[in-house]
Amino acid sequence: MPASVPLPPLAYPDRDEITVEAVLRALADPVRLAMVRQLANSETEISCSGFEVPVTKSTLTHHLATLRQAGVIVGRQVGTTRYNALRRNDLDALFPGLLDGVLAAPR
Amino acid sequence: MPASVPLPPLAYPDRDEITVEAVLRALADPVRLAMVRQLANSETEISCSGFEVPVTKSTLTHHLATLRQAGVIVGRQVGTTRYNALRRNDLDALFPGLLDGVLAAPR
DNA sequence: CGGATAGTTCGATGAACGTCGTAGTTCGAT
DNA sequence: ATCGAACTACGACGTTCATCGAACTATCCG
Repeated sequence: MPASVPLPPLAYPDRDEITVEAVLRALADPVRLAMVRQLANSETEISCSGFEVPVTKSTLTHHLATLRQAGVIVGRQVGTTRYNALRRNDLDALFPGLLDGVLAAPR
Repeated sequence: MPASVPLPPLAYPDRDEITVEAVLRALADPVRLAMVRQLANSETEISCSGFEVPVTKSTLTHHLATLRQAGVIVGRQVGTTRYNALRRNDLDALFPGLLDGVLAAPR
């Protein structure tokens, strides 16, 4: 059995690697949009199990990965839990108004 | 053979029927995003055959229908050609900043 | 150590989507 | 009336994607 390797620290795109298309694709799913809304309305970060969405845990992990790879969220690992937060600064800098416009939507 | 019926006037969603999710899905495709960019950068409306995208005409029609049903564009019929334009007013009213944020994206 | 908790990974599956070609319809011009 | 131009509609095909359950890893706590 191979020696245990320290977890690959979970790659995030740099600000200049974030594309508007990936962000739009990430936001276009109802579950992920709900997650982003919860993050935007929350004072604190939200852990994987802290999201209120009607999917199983494995599906939730998949959505988190999609948002992460698109550059929409970052995760801070603490023990076994990962606290997620919106990359507001980066998104606002790259696409000013986009996130606010989405969040302003009545539905 | 049935008598020729005047073209069903091609239904568009009312402003209050436009959902942010449908708009995001519509914008999330590279071809459609290119079309929206061309519309935004154009002084005039653009006909179906006026878009510069690497797809066949039937595919283009499909993308136009997607944008239309999402409430992103309107079409004005003149003879056999349909001139398309962005629904800037409606989109800006519903999701202020969204469209500008997307169009401001370097890529 | 052993158990519980938090996430991830891995197929598998079914639905949605982008793409195309062909055929059809409407309209304008010859 | 016939032809061509501009789209639209339909059916088909392959890919991507959201979803799930089950197995797995890692961490924390008695």
